[in-house]
Amino acid sequence: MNLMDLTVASGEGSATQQAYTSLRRMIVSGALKPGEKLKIEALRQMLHTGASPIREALSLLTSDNLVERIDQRGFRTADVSPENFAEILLLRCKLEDLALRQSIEAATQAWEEQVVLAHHRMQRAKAEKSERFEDLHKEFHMALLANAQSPILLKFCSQLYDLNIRYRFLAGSALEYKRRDVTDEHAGILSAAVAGDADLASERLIRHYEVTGSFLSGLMGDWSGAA
Amino acid sequence: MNLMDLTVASGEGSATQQAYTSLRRMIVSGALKPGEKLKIEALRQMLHTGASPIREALSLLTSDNLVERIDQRGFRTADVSPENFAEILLLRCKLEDLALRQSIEAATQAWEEQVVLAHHRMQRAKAEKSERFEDLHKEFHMALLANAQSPILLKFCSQLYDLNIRYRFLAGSALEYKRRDVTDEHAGILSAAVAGDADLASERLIRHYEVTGSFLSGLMGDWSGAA
DNA sequence: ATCCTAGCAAAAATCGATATTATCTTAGCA
DNA sequence: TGCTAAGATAATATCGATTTTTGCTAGGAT
Repeated sequence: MNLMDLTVASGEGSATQQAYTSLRRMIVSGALKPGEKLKIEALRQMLHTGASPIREALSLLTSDNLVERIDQRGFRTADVSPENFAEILLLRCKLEDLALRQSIEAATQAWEEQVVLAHHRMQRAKAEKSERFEDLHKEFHMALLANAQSPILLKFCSQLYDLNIRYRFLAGSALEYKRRDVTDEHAGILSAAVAGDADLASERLIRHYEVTGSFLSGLMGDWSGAA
Repeated sequence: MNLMDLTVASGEGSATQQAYTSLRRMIVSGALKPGEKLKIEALRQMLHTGASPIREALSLLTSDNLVERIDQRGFRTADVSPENFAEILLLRCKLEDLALRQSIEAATQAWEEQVVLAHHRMQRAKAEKSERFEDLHKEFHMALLANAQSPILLKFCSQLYDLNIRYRFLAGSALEYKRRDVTDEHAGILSAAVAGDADLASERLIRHYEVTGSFLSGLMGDWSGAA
């Protein structure tokens, strides 16, 4: 994934929306490094747009905890730290546990089908390029929670997912090979969820996160690039 | 609390910051009704500032779930509904339970003192005007959680607190008398927290929310003004 | 009568320029 | 040599005007 790809917006939506999407991608993927100062003028030229859309997009990203805003002193990307990573991991476990249980509790046939579909799409895309797979991977995980009837909770989970995946990117793509391992884990979560076994599904989901988390922690080792 | 008070900013900080604070107050307090369209021009004149600060403040408020942004179609205040209220209540119980336990787990003398102090200030302000008390009430509740070593979780709780208090305002100030009742509940939570009894503190906190919640639900009755 | 569409008015979004604020540099001084 | 203050520089924040986009309305065709 090179930087040019990131700056090219999908071509639809307002300038603000495009800037938002591009900047988000750049931050999550690590193209913009943690703690990096985000100068309006530089971004303006990079994304070929005016200052207003940039500024507004950055304001929106603040809500996602991906950008920090210091009044009168501009914007910078969110910092990373072992503590922050641990916090995200813990919160994901707690919040997704809750969301998944509610989702399963309210299970419907339509929801089950959505989950199965999302899983299938993700599986099929394993061979495709990373970016595409990552999107579908998120969709699968969110599909599991989608039935929780709790928009705010879902928003929190979505945010935490993105914060977490940012660490994945920062740790480098050394985790490519990991995919084979998680295939089974995903399948296990799916089957337990569809079977309506909330305890089992949640247990597998949490273990999935914990294993991936400690794997990542190990990868990041000395936190050389971080704050 | 009249509308003029709300439009007068504290005089410090950037125009964006002032607009943010003012608009936030207006939305939480109900001066701007749920689902109301937020026209830039109107707000610009009301707050005596330019369009850019307004626009940016609204973008910031989007992150707090107090404002909804529809691309190319402007902003509107977040809608309210019984479902939304129930969701907020449930999430508060779950997230604050987690935060409170972590906070107590990591208890220090400094934290205990902060909590006691916050409680005292809130108590002393019972006679003062509503706005002041509300601020201190929030500070007390946040002080309980402040030691959780989890900034993101605290941010979530803070957001949920504001979303909840908005319903309090919308339900009308008919709940003034209620304060006397909650005094005991607050004291109970405080003592359990300071004593380091996480189970008891959490139980009391959750009950506090549930009781207040069902009380509010009753008050709102037919949801006449809502969506 | 209903559906479609062109034109108009209102609002949002964006731009370019200016004012404001922070940051960096350097000269003066103890 | 180290420190303070003034000036220069760079970046942010804000404004006012312009460009798009939307939502509404009236007129015409089916």
